[in-house]
Amino acid sequence: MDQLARTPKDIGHAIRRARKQQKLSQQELATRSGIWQETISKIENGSSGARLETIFDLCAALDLEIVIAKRSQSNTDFLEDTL
Amino acid sequence: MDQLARTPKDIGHAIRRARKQQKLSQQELATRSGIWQETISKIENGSSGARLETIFDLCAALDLEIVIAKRSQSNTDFLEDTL
DNA sequence: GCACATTATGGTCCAGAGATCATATTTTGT
DNA sequence: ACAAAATATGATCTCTGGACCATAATGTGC
Repeated sequence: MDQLARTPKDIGHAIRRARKQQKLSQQELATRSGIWQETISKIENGSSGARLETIFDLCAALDLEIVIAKRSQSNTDFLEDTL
Repeated sequence: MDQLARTPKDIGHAIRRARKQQKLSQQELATRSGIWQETISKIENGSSGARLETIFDLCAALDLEIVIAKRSQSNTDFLEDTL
């Protein structure tokens, strides 16, 4: 359920996933978050490194949180992208 | 032990914390991560939104990982910055 | 197949991140 | 208090993310 992210692409996937789970269109998310639909599209597709703030905005709008943890407590739940 | 981050400042704190725990200087972290000492200083002090990629680089060098999680499972371990 | 909604692409403009340099300030050991 | 190390500041330059516009491509229901 939690999603490990090592690259911008991973973040994009996590965001898309959450958005779809909440049945929001990019446009709706755009309105909620203040980030443009076009930008969301690019971020979800991992087209290169977004800014932290942008990600925080999107996460806030999607009720996601970002956690920084020490690595290696055997994280196996990685990269089973469903959508 | 895990650190919730809502703002770039939070990320900066988490990074500084981890770096100090590993007894690294900014300069050493800079060498490891490929991010300049000056830039690390700014990020640790939260002087505005870094890029995702930069954070990933720093996290990798510090053995930290970024996890995206659904909010609210009663996260109480927040904001007890020790350093 | 069509209309409509959704998502992606592509261009311009502006602001700011990060490289890189020098230098100032702070911290720390002795 | 001093020297040395560590951190911060600050300036310039380049590059790119994101706002913003239009439009293309794709998906989805009927």
